[in-house]
Amino acid sequence: MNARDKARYKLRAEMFKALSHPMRIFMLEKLREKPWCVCELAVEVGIEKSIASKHLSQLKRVGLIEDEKRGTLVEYRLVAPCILEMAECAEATVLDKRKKHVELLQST
Amino acid sequence: MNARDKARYKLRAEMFKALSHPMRIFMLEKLREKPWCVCELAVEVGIEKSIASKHLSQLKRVGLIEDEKRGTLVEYRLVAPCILEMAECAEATVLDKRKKHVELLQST
DNA sequence: TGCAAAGTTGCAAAATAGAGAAACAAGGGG
DNA sequence: CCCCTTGTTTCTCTATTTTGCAACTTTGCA
Repeated sequence: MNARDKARYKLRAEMFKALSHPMRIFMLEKLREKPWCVCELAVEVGIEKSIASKHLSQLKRVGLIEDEKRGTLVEYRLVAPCILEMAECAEATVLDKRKKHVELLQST
Repeated sequence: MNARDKARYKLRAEMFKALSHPMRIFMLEKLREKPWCVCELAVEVGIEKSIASKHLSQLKRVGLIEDEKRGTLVEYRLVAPCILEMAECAEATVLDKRKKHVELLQST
């Protein structure tokens, strides 16, 4: 594995790590509807605003969302909706595989 | 957020968590070429076979790969190549966004 | 039966991530 | 200028993850 590949795998891993928390998935789903400010989003998902801010900063760090200041509030919006389609696709794949696995077990 | 959505977000998060390590991404890339046994794959990626085994079990747990015993060795193979295509797509999207961001910064 | 190879599992240590509370920074309106 | 609202950051504690090593299991073969 050369340095270039190493960097690529690390980048992908970091992106997936940003996606590896239920709350962050939920927040991305909300951001799919419309841009939200931290405060409203925190209430919507039912957590402290400081925690919401931290989750959002992780998503922003890997480039999945962007922010824009509007006076005292910060509006976050989804950059790549395809990421969530990807999530659905992956979920479907895994669920389908699990289903087949169960069927296989039942048929024997 | 109802219980059903909660479970769905958790499932997706677990899948992404399985993808959130550079070594596991690398192993999936290798498995894209052909099925590998633990021993060979460990040598290929340059880690202890016990560690390779643990990484592989994480990928298997979420259904991304499958294993089959062949005598004393265990052959792992990729179940969902679309996951990796997905990873490339996502990477491209994020990189593209970052590139635009850089261009934007440079133009101002 | 004994041994070697291939994998898995258990354990302890180190590293990392997450939550909660409080402090801190930046605007906007009185 | 003062204060309130909005967000971010820091600190501490806890939980999870990763690693390296050793022990253990299973299988194939002499």
